[in-house]
Amino acid sequence: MSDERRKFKRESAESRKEALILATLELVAENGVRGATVRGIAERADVTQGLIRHYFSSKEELITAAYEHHMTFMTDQTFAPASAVQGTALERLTAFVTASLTPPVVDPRAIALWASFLNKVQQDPHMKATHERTYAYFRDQLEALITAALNEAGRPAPPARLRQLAIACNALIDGLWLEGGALPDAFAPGELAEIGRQSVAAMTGLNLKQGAETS
Amino acid sequence: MSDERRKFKRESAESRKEALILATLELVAENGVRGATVRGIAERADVTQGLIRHYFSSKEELITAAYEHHMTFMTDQTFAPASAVQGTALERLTAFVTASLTPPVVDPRAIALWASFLNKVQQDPHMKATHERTYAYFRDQLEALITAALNEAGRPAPPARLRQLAIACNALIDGLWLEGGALPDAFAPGELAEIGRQSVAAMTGLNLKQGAETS
DNA sequence: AGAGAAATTATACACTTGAATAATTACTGG
DNA sequence: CCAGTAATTATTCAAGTGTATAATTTCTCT
Repeated sequence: MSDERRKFKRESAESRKEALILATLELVAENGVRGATVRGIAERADVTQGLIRHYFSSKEELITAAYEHHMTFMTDQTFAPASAVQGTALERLTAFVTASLTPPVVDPRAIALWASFLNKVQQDPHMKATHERTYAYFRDQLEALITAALNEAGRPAPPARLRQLAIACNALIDGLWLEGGALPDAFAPGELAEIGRQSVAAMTGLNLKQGAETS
Repeated sequence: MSDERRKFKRESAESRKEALILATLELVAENGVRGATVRGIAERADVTQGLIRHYFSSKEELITAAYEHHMTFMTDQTFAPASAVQGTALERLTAFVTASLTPPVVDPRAIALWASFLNKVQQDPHMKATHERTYAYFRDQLEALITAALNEAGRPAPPARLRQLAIACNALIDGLWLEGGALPDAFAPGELAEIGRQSVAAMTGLNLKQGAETS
């Protein structure tokens, strides 16, 4: 009887990379970027530390890749639901606000990651560019939806007003996102999204009500 | 002529502690908690690293003291202006919103500190208690001001509504605070506060306008 | 089945970190 | 003025860090 226990299994580059990135995100969320050590990440991904250098030329590169991965995930989770809605601009705005204030976007881990990455984002030009692009995209989408919904309602507004409205609604969503992630037990399911819709409604004068979602 | 160059100067325990705390906050804002090394802090405070242990029994204790110091500063800067106002509840609410969205509360460094401390705050029970107390105090004050201002205007609201309003206004302020600190050049001086007052006005139905401030 | 190549592990290294201890220095009280 | 004491510096230490390199192991291809 030969020894059937293999010491390790070869995986595709893609799945290994992803496993390493996911382990990295876990540890960054728990202990910050500096607290996410190469050894810790390797252990979490069930490999030895040498393998990390085989797929990423440095820890810096792994961190950057993990950040990119996370930002893509968050963006997708936020925009997919709103894009799926085929109805009026008002309905799309409502879906957008709702998606932004519902798990998995609202999540303690997402807050932790956001905070952990902040320092590095502000120092590394590449990460900074990624961050600002994502942020601008979010706000521009919001402003476009508000503009369209107001036009649709026959209540167009001047650009300066639209800018202010977008800034305020964006801030409101950010703040609720933060509160929901920081104090997960302080809000009933759906409560944050409801508050978000009502508040955006109050600020814009539009009537955001949660309608039936088309699958 | 004797040698007048002293190798160091003895300082009072208080001033040395504060110097160490300020140096700690600088480095925590720049490099995060783990990036704020004992040696770096000592260098920034112009002492040798051994001295830190003379005043703080561990780095942990120094970090905690620095966090406490920062939170006290932020709370004072936020509440002092509103407390100074002797007028109506509406005026006090206006002053509160304005102070929350004006330097030095709005400040890139404050954001960086908030993010840097978040991990540790969530793990250390003592720091977590400090954080939650500060947060609850802020929101309760806001809810009380909104309640008083609505009563004053002859438009009282039920508790559930007041809670939602406080959550939303708090989130708005948090979000604007975040945006202003993260993108300091994106807003004209006073613009954030103006947006904040207008948005709180829209959500509450109150008329917040910046009045003359009594000295 | 077996050699070649790539994936993975194993080991080593130079450096940083927080902490501990020993050695100086400056101030204070008589 | 000068001892005593506390503040401050100087040095040391063990553990942890990212990175580099060497040694294995698994898989593929014919």
